[in-house]
Amino acid sequence: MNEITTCEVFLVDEDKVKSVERTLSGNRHIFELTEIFKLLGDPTRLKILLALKEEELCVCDLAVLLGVSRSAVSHQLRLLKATRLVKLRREGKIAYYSLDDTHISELIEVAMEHMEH
Amino acid sequence: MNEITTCEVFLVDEDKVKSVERTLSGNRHIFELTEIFKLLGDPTRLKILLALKEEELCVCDLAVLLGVSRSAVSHQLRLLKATRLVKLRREGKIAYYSLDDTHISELIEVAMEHMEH
DNA sequence: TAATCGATTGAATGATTGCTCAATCATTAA
DNA sequence: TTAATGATTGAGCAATCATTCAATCGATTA
Repeated sequence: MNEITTCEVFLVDEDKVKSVERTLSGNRHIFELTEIFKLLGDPTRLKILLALKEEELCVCDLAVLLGVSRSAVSHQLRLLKATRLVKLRREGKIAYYSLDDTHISELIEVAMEHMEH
Repeated sequence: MNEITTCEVFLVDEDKVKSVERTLSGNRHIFELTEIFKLLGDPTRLKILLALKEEELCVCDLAVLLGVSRSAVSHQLRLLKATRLVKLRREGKIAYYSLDDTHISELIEVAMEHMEH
């Protein structure tokens, strides 16, 4: 009998754990949720999203705005595009990015409101 | 004249950038926001929070529930406690954890709702 | 007091990540 | 066609991170 079994048998409130277990296993979106939160959990990416929430902007605009290289911006935009958080409109040499997901915009707003309390 | 200056002078829509710049600089909570999102962006931590949203649980319960070691759970709880997302109630040898922030609970729910659409 | 047990902690480790640099692509202009 | 320019890409690097392992703490119990 190892430690975990001991703990499980004698200390866990089995009903509580079973109940929570059902809730967790019934939630198939946990991994996708963490992926979204992970994307929002980096200052560069969050600023990009906040900026695009205001205006459609090109890579160069964003780089100037955030004070990072265009390469860095491009790398992050690639991630955001892969998860359909931003979309791209090409006009000649210039790539204009904008938000492609109103949910994200709302999510950030909810988080910001809560932050200010 | 380097690349960035060139780009700034000839290609940026200066009004748009100035406007967005004001919005970004007016937002003092960006860093705190990313810290919160970063915490939610890990499966172990998100599952801990989802579980504690249902029930008050001890470290051992959580470890069994998530299938990770108690040490790993304890390390993550430490982070969540440091940012006041969870709180701790001691009863003898056992440490019972619960949510200490209703905002987080709401934030996760909003994110989950959006996820399902 | 000594042993037990849940929890915590610090060091070490392997994995991930965000950025830089250089090369390249794609489009426009000379 | 060549040069210039905005954007993209891949390799490499330093920093961060999540976990494991072992040692320890604190409270209960024998």
